[in-house]
Amino acid sequence: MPVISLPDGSQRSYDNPVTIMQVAESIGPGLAKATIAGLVNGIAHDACDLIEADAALQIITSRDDLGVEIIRHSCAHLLGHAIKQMWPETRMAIGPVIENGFYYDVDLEHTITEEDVVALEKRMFELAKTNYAVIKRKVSWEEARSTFEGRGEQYKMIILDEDIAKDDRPGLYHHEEYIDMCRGPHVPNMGFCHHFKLMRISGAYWRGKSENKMLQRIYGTAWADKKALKAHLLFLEEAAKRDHRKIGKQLDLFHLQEEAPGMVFWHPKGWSMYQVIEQYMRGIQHKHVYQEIKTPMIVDRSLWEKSGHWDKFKDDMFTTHSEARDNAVKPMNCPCHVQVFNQGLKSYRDLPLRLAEFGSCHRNEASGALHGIMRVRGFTQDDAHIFCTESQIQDEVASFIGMLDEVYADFGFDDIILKLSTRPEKRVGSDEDWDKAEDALSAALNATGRDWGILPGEGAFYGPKVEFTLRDSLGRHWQCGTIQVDFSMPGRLGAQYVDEHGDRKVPVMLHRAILGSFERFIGILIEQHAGAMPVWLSPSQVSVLNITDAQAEYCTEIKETLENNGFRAEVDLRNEKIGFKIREHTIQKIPFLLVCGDKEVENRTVAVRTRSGVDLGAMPIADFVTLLQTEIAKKARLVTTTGTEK
RNA sequence: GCUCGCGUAGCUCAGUGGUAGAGCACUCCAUUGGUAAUGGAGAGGUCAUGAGUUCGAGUCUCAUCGUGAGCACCA
Repeated sequence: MPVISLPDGSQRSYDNPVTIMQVAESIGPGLAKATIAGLVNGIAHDACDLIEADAALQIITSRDDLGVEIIRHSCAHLLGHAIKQMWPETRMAIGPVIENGFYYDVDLEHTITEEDVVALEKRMFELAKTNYAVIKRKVSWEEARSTFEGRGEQYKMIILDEDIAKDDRPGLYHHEEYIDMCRGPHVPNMGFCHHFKLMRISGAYWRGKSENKMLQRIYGTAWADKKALKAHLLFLEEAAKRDHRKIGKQLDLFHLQEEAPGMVFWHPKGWSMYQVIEQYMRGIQHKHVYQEIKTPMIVDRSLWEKSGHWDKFKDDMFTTHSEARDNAVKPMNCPCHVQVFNQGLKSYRDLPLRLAEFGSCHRNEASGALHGIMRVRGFTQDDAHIFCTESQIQDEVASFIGMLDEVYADFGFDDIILKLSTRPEKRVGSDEDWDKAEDALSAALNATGRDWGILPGEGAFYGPKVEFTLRDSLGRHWQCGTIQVDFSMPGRLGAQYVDEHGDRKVPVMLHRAILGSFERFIGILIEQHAGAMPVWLSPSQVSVLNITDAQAEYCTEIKETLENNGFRAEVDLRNEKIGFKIREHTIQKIPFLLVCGDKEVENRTVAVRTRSGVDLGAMPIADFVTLLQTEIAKKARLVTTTGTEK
């Protein structure tokens, strides 16, 4: 006699055990039709599952996130159903749900082509259109094993052997003649799986291990309805339009070429942005009492052996040989910074000592890892190391977080995710040290008053760390900032200070970066703003355009006035129609266009147009200078002061 | 590094084994036009590189390099 409590607080009692679907039917036919699954006492179950005792039940429909997730999971099965019809010899590996969709890894001799994907998708639609019922059967481990053995599904057999207990009762989902094994839940029928699209094919290692066989992975996206699917595809188009590689070319910011894979050739406009950012960071660091240094790019191998990097990363380092020396091009700055610290005897009074460097590093990244200017072999970090005592860690971390918030806000990012990575299994340092460091980091995080998460065991071998991930205007995540406690390297490289009792102590070192690498951060900024950089970063801030030759001199004078006021200005005196020039400069995302015709010359004004097409009218040049100063002063902060940006 | 795809003019891209194409950009000529494209002409190519198949290769095969998606990696 189960009594079922529903989320609205009502209760229903039944004479016999009931399925979730039967409860839904007893509430109403509309709900029954929409029912995908149910949460019974908070645990996800198939709609066909029986409820035998009193329970709290929440019916899951496609309006719930869980409902959409189930739809995606069932779409993976649908893909399995279709692929086995087209290539019966396919051996199915795993088909999980991922963000916005699903994939299935399959082992198939035939290489799946793009045409095959089209055909596969078509077959999936045909199968889904029949709205066939998905039948779930709980079976013994042995029955599941023999079912898949009979079907030659060797990967399912491995999963059973290695991951599933012999006394478990795996769920077999029958999609007509196709059978898949899954924890579930799944949709009751294929009527829910009509809004999907196969996205791409790629390779993926079995079990994610590069020593294993590479399988073929088919990715798909799936949604509750047509509208949501369409919206997602539109989002992907938007993201593609913002691709920093495309915009970098269109706006003439940088290029890469075959002779230097993974190394950026910065063009004047891109380098202008880079320099604005570097100078800005220099100012911020100065304000927060960092001292800037510069250390060698090529350093004898012995230093990397001492620091421990040679052992672990020698294959990923660029090396050079000269006379009797084996050198490595530095892949990071910390060992060099310790060398600077080691010059001269340090006192506890010198701590905390903050050494910053715009450190040019090179790493021989795997060729397949390179990606535009986001993942490169030659890059520059906004790197710094703080030498301090254990008791100073918390304050240093707290003040670093403050500095980082300031920087991110200036770049227009105010949605930051904080995560603490704690001790991994393989680590150096005593448990006591780790306790202290993790406590200091979490205390500093708590002091922010913000939410933060924990990544257990994700810390570096030398210490715990906090990672800062920002969310961009499309909701994408980018991990940029980090602060890491290091118990290991100062000792390895002989860093010492004299404490208040005259004893020699090894300082703690904090590695930290805010932007990460300039290259990647600029890539993120380009995508964040779709190339329309905030005025303070824009390579060219103003273009002055004449209408006819008669205003050429006046335009040049305006341009010079702007440059004398410290702005980046261009003048376009070409013999072209004004509409044409406006089009070109707008496409180049110049924030402000100043149009000067006879009227403006006569009145000593400029007619101001923004790149978003807003006409601000004619104004004296002094007024425009003030307007520009205001825009630049606010940087990219999300406050509207003048209302001149969209 | 691995799997699959791609590489043609400065850019974006057509090109079915038989003479290398378009639009934009560039150069020149005309045009001096008031808020997203004035008209005309011209120039521009070792079809990524190397080997092979073929009477003949941008096109087919193989290798190399680069690149794209993903996997693995990311101090």
